Amino acid sequence: MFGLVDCNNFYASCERVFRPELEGRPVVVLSNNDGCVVARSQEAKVLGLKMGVPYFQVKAEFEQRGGVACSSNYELYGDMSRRVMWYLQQRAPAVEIYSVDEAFLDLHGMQRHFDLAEWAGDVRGAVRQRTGIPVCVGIAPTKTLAKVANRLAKKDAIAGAGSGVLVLDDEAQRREALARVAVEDVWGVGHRNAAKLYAVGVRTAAQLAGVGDAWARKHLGGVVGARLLHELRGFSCSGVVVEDEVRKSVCKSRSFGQVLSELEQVAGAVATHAARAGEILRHDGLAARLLTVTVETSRFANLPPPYSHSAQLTLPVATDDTLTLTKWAQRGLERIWRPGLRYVKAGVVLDGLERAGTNQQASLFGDLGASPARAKLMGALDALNGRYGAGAVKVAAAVPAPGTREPWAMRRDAKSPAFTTKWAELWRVRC
DNA sequence: TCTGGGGTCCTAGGACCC
DNA sequence: TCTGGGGTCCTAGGACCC
Repeated sequence: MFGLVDCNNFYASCERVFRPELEGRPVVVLSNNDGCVVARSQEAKVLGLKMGVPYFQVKAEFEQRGGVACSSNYELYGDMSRRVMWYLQQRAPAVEIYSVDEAFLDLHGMQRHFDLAEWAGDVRGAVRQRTGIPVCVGIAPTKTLAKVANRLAKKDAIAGAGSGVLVLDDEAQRREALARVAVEDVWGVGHRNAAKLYAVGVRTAAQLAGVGDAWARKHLGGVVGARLLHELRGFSCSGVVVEDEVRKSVCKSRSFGQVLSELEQVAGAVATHAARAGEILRHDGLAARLLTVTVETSRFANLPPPYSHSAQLTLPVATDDTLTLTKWAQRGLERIWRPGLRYVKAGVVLDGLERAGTNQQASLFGDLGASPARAKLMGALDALNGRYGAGAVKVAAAVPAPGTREPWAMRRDAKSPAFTTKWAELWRVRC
């Protein structure tokens, strides 16, 4: 059996742990630039706020009704997530940390020794007590069904009908559960495939489980669709993946705080991303062989039509050197740059990762940044930025014109303190 | 005026190689 | 007259996840 533990309204719950005055009030957490609503407390959901809605569209009414908006504070959420995951690892034989607020548990064989519902209820209570974060637990014979069980456990708990735990361990329960879930809410069915399914009359997870394999292969993404159907029928196609430290790519991208049209300004953002991505490579002991630069104009403007392009470059030698990465990133940017457009976002993706220092052939084309001196320079760069704060030392391309603020910097007007990770921002308790 | 960010996996055509 | 097949790499993009 597989368990899925999912934190309720995770970001909003994290804010509440350290700001108890938010208890009982509608709370939302906003994406970068205070753009969209990305998390909602139950009270905010009741008010009708939708996930992903641009905040400016709902701000006035929400605040008038007593709502509180928080800018996202990923440092806090990351630390709270580690606490929850650490505890789960103490309780289950194997844990796959699937996302910041979700984990799959490998529970194979445990039903011989425990009543799984009782065990899960105990874990749920302990997570709440130790971290302040409420969770729900779904348990079933496949990961996809565990997601279904979790969704229903949450739904029932909100309706005041369940314990926040649901175990699906026989055929009748499986059928009943699938009939209660809309097809677009199944893990692996996005809005594209949901539309296709509705067009042929498939509206529930139960109906989806009955679709023919050939049809699924043809219309639901080949093997991906076939696996999805198997899992819904109770045949597991994927296990719990514990060691997931081999990352396959690094992606750094951000919307700008304002529209940018000058090449040097966008180049500054790209250089910043390349540098940050390089830091992550060095931290993980990796080097990248492929570098992709992306730029976008607004998807929401009709005229001119949205422009979104990427350029992928194959580097002559895998590298983790910020100066080299920055140089190639600028080259990529020049390839996709169209003058006169209003850009809102840029990013850098590094792929083709390998362990740094392995397989690094000498190049015929001179300096490629792989010298010991450069490695030492990068070490000094990381040490300075670690000690004096991110961005204390930068490549020149990432430095804005004298006397100006970074034109690409984002807005974050309502961020809570880093309660658990910065001495200066610790929670204060008055005695 | 103001619409997120970081990932994974898969597909498919063309170039190129033997 | 008859003109292959298998493989990798590159590039771009689609779909999905939280």
